[in-house]
Amino acid sequence: MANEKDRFYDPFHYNNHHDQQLNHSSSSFPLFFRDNNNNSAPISSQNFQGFDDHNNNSSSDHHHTTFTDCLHGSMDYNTLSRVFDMSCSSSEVISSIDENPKKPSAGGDSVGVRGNQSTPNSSVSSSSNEAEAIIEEDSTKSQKDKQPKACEADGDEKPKKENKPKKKEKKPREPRFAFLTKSEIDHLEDGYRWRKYGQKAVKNSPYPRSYYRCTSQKCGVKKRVERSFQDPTIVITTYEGQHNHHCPATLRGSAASMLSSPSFFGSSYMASSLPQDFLAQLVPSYSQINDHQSPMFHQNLSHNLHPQPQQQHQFQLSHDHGLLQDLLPSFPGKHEP
DNA sequence: CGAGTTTGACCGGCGC
DNA sequence: GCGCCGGTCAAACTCG
Repeated sequence: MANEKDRFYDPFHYNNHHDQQLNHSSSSFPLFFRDNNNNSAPISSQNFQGFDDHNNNSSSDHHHTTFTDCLHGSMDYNTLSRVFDMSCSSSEVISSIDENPKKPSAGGDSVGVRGNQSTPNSSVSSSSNEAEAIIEEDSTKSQKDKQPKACEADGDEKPKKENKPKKKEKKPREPRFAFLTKSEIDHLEDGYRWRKYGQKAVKNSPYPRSYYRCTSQKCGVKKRVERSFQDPTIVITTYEGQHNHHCPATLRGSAASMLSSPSFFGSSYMASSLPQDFLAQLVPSYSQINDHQSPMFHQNLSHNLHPQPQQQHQFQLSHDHGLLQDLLPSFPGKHEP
């Protein structure tokens, strides 16, 4: 790990072309700290910058600003980071990253958008409506899912893709949230059933990325699972979309358990300040908690707070700026060649 | 036998 | 225009 610090690391494929896209103001990467007091807060570049400071003086000083303001249908990253400026006080971190693979798109467009995020006409201000921007603009890829490859000009050969519709209207891309989880298990149980539909080698990483789709019929939720090659103990799970159905499976030890556990979203801090919709959006199974309020579920969750040997969900970033920088290439101070 | 996984091929976007 | 790369498809395969 340490020996790899100098290498450029790109867990989300924000490679050389994209390293600047996490830039603060318009970043749509809500990252969540989790501190020693079980307080959670989003990580932002700004937070990163003041990370040490926060550690020094604000571990228990919580601004109980509600999330509602900043999350009213949007993900203003600045606001989020402002709101949680104080909570980045600790060592244990769980991150949620609204991922967006491509498009550095000069001009600091919102980051969570693949494809045409930089649409100039967008009615969405990139700096204040991240989520909306994603929903409205980030659509170039998912359209392929169901109506793939519109054999544009001459859709003749290619036995495989013959009856593909011609023009695909752009379907809004769902917001994405990536969670960094320390676990030896790649595919962390989250209560939903997933079908793997692909696996790809990841550039600059020895670890492949797996693609999963929710097996529920009309549920188009996808997730990607990959392992950080910088820190192989970290699993990066990226959710895209929201489930439109109830959780079919019993939650067992899992990332979702952790992610949706009272101690994560329902921590003393988060529980009081985060809109449940938002939480449910971040982690689908969070809604399960609220829907069912199952004591058993909570039991399981709390059980998972003491991970089994194989699963350890919280990873320690402590003050390791290097690791943060490695995980998030655009983290301030991270300047690859 | 159905559901899920594996894996090579394919497609589209993007940078050069 | 070409090549790279992420994402997806789908046939073949595995498993229960």
